[in-house]
Amino acid sequence: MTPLSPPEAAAHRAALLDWYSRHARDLPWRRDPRPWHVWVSEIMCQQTRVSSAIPYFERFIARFPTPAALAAVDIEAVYPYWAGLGYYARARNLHAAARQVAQTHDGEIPSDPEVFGALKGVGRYTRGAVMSIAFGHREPVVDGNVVRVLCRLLAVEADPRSAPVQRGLWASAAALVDGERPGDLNQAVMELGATVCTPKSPTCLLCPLQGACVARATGQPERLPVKPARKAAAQVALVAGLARDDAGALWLARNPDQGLLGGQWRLPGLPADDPQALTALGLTPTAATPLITVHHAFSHQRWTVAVYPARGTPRGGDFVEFRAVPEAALDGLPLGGPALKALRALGLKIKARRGAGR
DNA sequence: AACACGGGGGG
DNA sequence: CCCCCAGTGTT
Repeated sequence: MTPLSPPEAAAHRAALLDWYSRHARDLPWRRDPRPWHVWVSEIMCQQTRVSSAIPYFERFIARFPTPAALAAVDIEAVYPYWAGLGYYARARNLHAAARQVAQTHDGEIPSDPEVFGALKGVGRYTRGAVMSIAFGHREPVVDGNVVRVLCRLLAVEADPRSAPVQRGLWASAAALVDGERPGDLNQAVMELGATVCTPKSPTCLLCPLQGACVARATGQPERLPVKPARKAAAQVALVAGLARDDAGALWLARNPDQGLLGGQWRLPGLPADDPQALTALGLTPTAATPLITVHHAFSHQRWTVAVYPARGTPRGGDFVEFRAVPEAALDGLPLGGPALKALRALGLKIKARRGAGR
């Protein structure tokens, strides 16, 4: 693709900044855009709608107001503030990065793009976002919104994931941001993609770039960007045991940090069709039919979990810890989606996604 | 280049 | 039910 030329970019920049100054949303991290706030917001917003991230951001910043505050705690203390947001590696990487900042940068978030970009969990997008928004550097960003806006503006018919289109998109974003108010410019393009140049029904009449947009001229802007076919999610059947200790507390298991639902708690279980498979975890099912069966869809797997009543003390499997948890203490625990769904369906009262110990 | 990695909101 | 979201790290 042919990237935006500097003169084109300058004209678009002016229109975008004017539009943004009138239509920017009031978001919590914009009220006090110190680097830590911007950084946390960018991590939370990865593959996550802004509206979903907002309550998590508020709780997280209240508990961890600085990188040092985050660096000072164990990762287990961080999970409750991330439980329900998904992509838990983000929390682990942010925690690790906060420790890098605390130890090797004296608690100061690096303002050098090269240095900041080397931190855990900081990729090309996050580097550009934090450097431009928090420090005013002319660093580009390309996220899903920018891809959509630029592919329509420039009528890009090729797969946006392909290397040549990626190069063109980043070059165009770099041309756009190479001027005044780089942070506002980057946010303007993203904001436009999120609120006007939307995937299904863009409201082109409200768009500051409508006169220049090639896809709009064709009459079918929603046709772009082209989306590659998606692979079907794998079906996975699991059995899980609902077992209690002598005091009536519920046995839970904690996932290893790596992998799906890393660090999160769940009912002890494993992939299987037969409840007898639970004996591998030290549990004996006490009924032939499940108490309940829950369905849970991830982007790449579809789980069907049959929950059986069981006795015994769980051990082994792929878990890093087992704990008998009184029902009243379930609120404070980072529970994975399937476990939360199952326990609620069984009548246990567990508060909505937390902010534990606030 | 392809895949793993969550969960929810909206068509 | 499917799509998509202020992406990154691994293979």
